[in-house]
Amino acid sequence: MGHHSCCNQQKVKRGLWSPEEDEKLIRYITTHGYGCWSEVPEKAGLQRCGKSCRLRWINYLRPDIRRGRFTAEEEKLIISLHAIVGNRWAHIASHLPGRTDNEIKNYWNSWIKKKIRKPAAAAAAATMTSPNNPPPCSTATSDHHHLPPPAFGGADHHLQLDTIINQNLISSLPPKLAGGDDSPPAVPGLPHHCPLFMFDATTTGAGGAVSPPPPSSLIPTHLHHHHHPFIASFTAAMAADTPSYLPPLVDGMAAMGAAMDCSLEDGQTAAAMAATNGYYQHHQKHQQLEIELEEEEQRQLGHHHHQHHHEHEHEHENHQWDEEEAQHLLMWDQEVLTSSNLEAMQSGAHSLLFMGPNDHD
DNA sequence: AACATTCTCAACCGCGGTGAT
DNA sequence: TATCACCGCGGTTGAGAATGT
Repeated sequence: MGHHSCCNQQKVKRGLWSPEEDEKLIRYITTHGYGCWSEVPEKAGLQRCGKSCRLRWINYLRPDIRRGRFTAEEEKLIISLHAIVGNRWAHIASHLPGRTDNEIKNYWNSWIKKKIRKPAAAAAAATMTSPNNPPPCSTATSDHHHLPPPAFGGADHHLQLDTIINQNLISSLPPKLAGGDDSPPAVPGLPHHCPLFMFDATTTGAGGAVSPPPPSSLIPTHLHHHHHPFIASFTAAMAADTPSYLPPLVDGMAAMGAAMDCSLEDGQTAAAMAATNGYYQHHQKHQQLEIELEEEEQRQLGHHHHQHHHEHEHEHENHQWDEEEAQHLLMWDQEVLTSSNLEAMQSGAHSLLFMGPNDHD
């Protein structure tokens, strides 16, 4: 290994930080802040480069750092966000207060490795080779562009990743979308295994800006008169020229574009579903409930909170995916979701989703 | 108990973006 | 406009811990 370009000086210490160094850095940052990292080592009396100090502070010493195992909710959020933005760890970390990009990246890599080793291969093979079950068109296809080949390289690994992540995503969808054993597919005509992209299509974009509606070509012609309530309400909204179906977050578009390219190449049906306020807001609401419950648990430690918890859960379930919330669902298939109209979407598309695995080891 | 293998995670490297000059 | 320094990010490494044989 070489040296940082920023620390050509000799006598720059490397490797693990000692408690004394930590103390020096903490003392300096808490009293002076960290305006210029390149000045920190000298002023703090450390034989380190500024880059190393910054890393140590951000990943370890920062007071608001949250340590310990990831919660199930955090896992879900990570997986969901990763499906959209790929390996943009800093972006993902920004949605997980107290967690660092490094931590999430490490977690993801170990999680994927663990999954790869699992005998999910059997299920994967069954899913992918059955003539009635064409290979999944994958949200995880974005990984083809983000995951480094050296780590999990090879087509087999990519296929496994697709399968693993698709299974997780689908298994975590609300029943109406996931299509349970006894329920029809989430979208008529789509196979159950086909992953769904979920976008927060709230009506205003970042900073309150109103983004333009998507091109009408985004709506599959054969779905214009479809009786599915989601489709019907969406097309109605579009006919009314409701502004801004897709608020701006272009991050997910790259991943989606990648997925589209793949699935089109494979000649599969590429279905993308943009689901919106509905599920994400539900998730937010649910998370708030979880937080409140945790606080309540800590206060009382009685058994009553279990009852409350279940009540909240039922409330959550009962309130899920009603018609009102479903009105922002968008969906399209390969006939209309192409590279060119993806570009059009990118001009005004923010996505934020929530999906996640039920698969916690 | 000893060794091998796997996992975890802190730290480093190099690159790209950005702002100052 | 070109150059430079700095910062932040994503990919990667490697030491130590944990687990398996």
